[in-house]
Amino acid sequence: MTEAVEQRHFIQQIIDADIESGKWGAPGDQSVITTRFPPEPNGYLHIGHAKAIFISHGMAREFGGKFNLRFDDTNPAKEEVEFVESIKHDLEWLGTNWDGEVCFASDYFGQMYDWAVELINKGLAYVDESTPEQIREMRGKVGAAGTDSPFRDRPASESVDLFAQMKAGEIENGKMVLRAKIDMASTNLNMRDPVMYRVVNTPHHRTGDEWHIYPMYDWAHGLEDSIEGVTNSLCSLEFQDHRPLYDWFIDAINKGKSEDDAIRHPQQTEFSRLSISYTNMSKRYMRQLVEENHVDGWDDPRMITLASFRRRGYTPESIKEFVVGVGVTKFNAMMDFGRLEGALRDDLNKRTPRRMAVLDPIKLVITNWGEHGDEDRVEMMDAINNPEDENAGTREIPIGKELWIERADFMIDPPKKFFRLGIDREVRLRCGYWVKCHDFKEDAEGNVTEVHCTYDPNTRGGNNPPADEEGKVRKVKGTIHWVCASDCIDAEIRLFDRLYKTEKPGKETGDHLDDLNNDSLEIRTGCKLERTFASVTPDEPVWPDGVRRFQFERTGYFCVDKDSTDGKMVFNRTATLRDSWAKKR
RNA sequence: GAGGGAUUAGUGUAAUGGUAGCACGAGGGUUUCUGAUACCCUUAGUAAGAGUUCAAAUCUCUUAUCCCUUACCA
Repeated sequence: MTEAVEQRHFIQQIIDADIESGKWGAPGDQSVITTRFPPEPNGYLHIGHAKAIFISHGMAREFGGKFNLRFDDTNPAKEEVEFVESIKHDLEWLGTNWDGEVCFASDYFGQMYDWAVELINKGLAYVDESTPEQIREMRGKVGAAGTDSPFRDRPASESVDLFAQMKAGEIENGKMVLRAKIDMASTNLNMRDPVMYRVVNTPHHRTGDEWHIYPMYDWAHGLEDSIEGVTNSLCSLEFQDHRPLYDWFIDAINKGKSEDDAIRHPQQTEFSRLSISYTNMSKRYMRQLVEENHVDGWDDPRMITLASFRRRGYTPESIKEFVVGVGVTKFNAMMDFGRLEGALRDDLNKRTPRRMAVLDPIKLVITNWGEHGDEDRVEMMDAINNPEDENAGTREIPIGKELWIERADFMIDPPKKFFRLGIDREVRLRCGYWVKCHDFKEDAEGNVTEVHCTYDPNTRGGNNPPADEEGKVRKVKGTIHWVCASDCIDAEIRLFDRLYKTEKPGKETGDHLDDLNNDSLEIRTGCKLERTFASVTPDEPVWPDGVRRFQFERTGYFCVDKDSTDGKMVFNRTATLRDSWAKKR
């Protein structure tokens, strides 16, 4: 018997060691640990971002440290306030609230500028007047060294002057950049005199026209981290080659400074991104889907933005469960989309109230309902709200002579293992009565329109009838759901399938649109719902995010869509139930 | 043709020189007023090769495969 040891992932182990050695403060002090989520406000967050968020947020919370939300708004050409708001909303929805005020890279532009001037004066940076094409040319290629710019060794005073002109808006876009003086022969292309600042004469969504130069990611990011007191700058694997530059810039600022004046040197650590089968995390692809109307906006329930998952009815808890289940590694794993659905079902199964709804209705007529001249009689039945939660209670639902049942629950010529309705077959109406089929009607095309049954009054509530004289109890194999035809509401229900047909969209042809699933959306109208939906009842749980989620018995998990109006309810199918019957066939 | 990473059952992930374990999936079964859920059983793995060692998933070397890098984007 071995005792359970908590397994620590590699980032936790790094932080553990740093705390012990006192890298960031007093040895053993965990509260200094500071992480951040640094999105550029240029689009909507997707589930890949959720992984980065949960990791950084998780580390800060685990150690009792601090978690910052920082907008990396260093490129005014691509950024908008709209995205700032949606990103904040997404983080709140996920339950990963940030500490303190929201941070903006643009708040540090002044400090960064001063440091850049310091670098120039230390001979570590210079203004380059080469054209973008020339700079690209001089950078060289993989396997071949680059060449020095003719401006590389100009006097610092000249660079300082020109840099000031760039800042003042006296220089046109593309005419000059500030570059770090590192090594044009480095095997790491990022180190070949990277651009630190470029001229952008575009108003910024926060600073307006105060600035005409904007810092590049590599220059800005480490400084932002340092200014905020970030200890662990966690990012994805593609930034591994940028780490030497991240470190170089901090070291360059600290060069010649006393220990007291030196700025914090955060530790960048990289982990693998999330990939999920049948999806693509590329922002470019997503943008194309939206702009070319392959989907209905950024929150189309078939997309993988957090907004779309929210609209589809996914819970933040299930997304966290899934993402955390992937683990933190440096291996580029491909997660099965089914696993996300599994996490969702686990969560929803425990928490959703059960309801009955018929998606593809046909009529069931109970022919012996009015035997005593009371055909219009409507009885009220107790229906259990959630078998997984005994505190969820019951609700009353009506039952009468005519009901709606699912078309798929009747077969004219059923196979033996079909546990539903057919001539001479008996099933239980969930929380209703047992009914036995004796006839059916079909239209000119051969579509079944009505199923005729008799009911057994001894099975009220769906319970087993009393034993016969020999002590035998009659049993039924199947239970089907239903809705009372005289007392129900109509609704539109949207069924979603995966957006792409292939596991790796675009892998084969290079164009993800080739792999689009044209049947990913099915809109069902005229669906029949039990009347309890019409208004929010006391036995309906309140979800923190305001979404109304349900399980429709036997058909799946659904939520009320924002397109619902007073007169017409619209539901999204969040996920189906697992269906081993479908699999068998 | 360079540099940086990575590789453990079908998938994901542990084991940090000392018993290869867990979860999901899949297959089978039990229970069941959801063909759901729950429960039980089964399943299968260290990319290949060499070396060091009493002992290697773990250290070394070679090979293979995959990912990232050639923006005045982040």
